[in-house]
Amino acid sequence: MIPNIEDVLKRNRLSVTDSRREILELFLKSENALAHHDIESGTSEKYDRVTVYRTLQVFMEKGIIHIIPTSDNSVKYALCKDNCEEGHHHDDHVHFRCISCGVTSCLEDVQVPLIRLPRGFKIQQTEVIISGICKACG
Amino acid sequence: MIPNIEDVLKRNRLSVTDSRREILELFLKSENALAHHDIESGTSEKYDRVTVYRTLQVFMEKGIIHIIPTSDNSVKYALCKDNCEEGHHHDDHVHFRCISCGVTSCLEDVQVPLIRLPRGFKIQQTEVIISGICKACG
DNA sequence: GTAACTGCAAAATATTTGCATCCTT
DNA sequence: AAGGATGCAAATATTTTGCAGTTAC
Repeated sequence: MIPNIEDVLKRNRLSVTDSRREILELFLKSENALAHHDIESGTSEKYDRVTVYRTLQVFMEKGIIHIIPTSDNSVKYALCKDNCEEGHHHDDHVHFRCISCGVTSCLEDVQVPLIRLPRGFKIQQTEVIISGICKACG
Repeated sequence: MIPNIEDVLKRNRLSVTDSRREILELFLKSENALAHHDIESGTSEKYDRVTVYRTLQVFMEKGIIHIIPTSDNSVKYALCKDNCEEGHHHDDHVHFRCISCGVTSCLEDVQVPLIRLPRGFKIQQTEVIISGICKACG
């Protein structure tokens, strides 16, 4: 079930504007992670590049979306499902990148494992990115 | 023990030039991952930005170094220890990024766990990046 | 000597900042 | 009405490409 877009914005104390509404909608509808470019070209209205940057930044700050680490110097964003539902941030799932179709997605059902580090390290967050061939391409 | 720099280059069928020698030396001496900027400013000679880009690219292709995925749109490179010793590429260790001092390093002793994905996915590589407080800062 | 490498110039791309105007509340 | 958001212009940063001169082998 897709949550009400305006509710999500209001819950995060963000004013409801066209760009925010439409960009958030894009994330809610998309199965996969989105690059800046996907967002610029994916909205019906053409929003300024700068607006997209600023919108993504605000969404990040509010915990509505998160960045997925990549090796290729690209930046991909994906919804924080947990956050959107409850306002808590638990980004504890695995990310998958298909080397065939290039799509990056969150595997919500796959938990990141607990990894023990040598004495002296304090773990704040563990990120796992698996690359390979996705279901669709396999 | 630091391997002979020229040997590493020759083993990878690269001609031995000042920039390659010095950039490789920087990696061999460094405990941590290096950003493009660290390399530009870390060499005694000032090599052209383009030369640094191209050197890093060649080292990547040969498997001498690898990129560490980051969330912050920066690019960090680190030595492939295994490769430099044997010519095989097994980048199966965990990466750690300290949120206090910003240093990123390879935890050679910590293996990435085997993660099972739902049927249909083919895993090629698993990357783990843990962020938190490092030994030195803790 | 030849193929490969480097440095310079410049293009292409990506990101950030300032400011005037417009929109949400 | 007031504060915040947007769009435009422009500054800054990052990466890539072409080419001529230089160097390794």
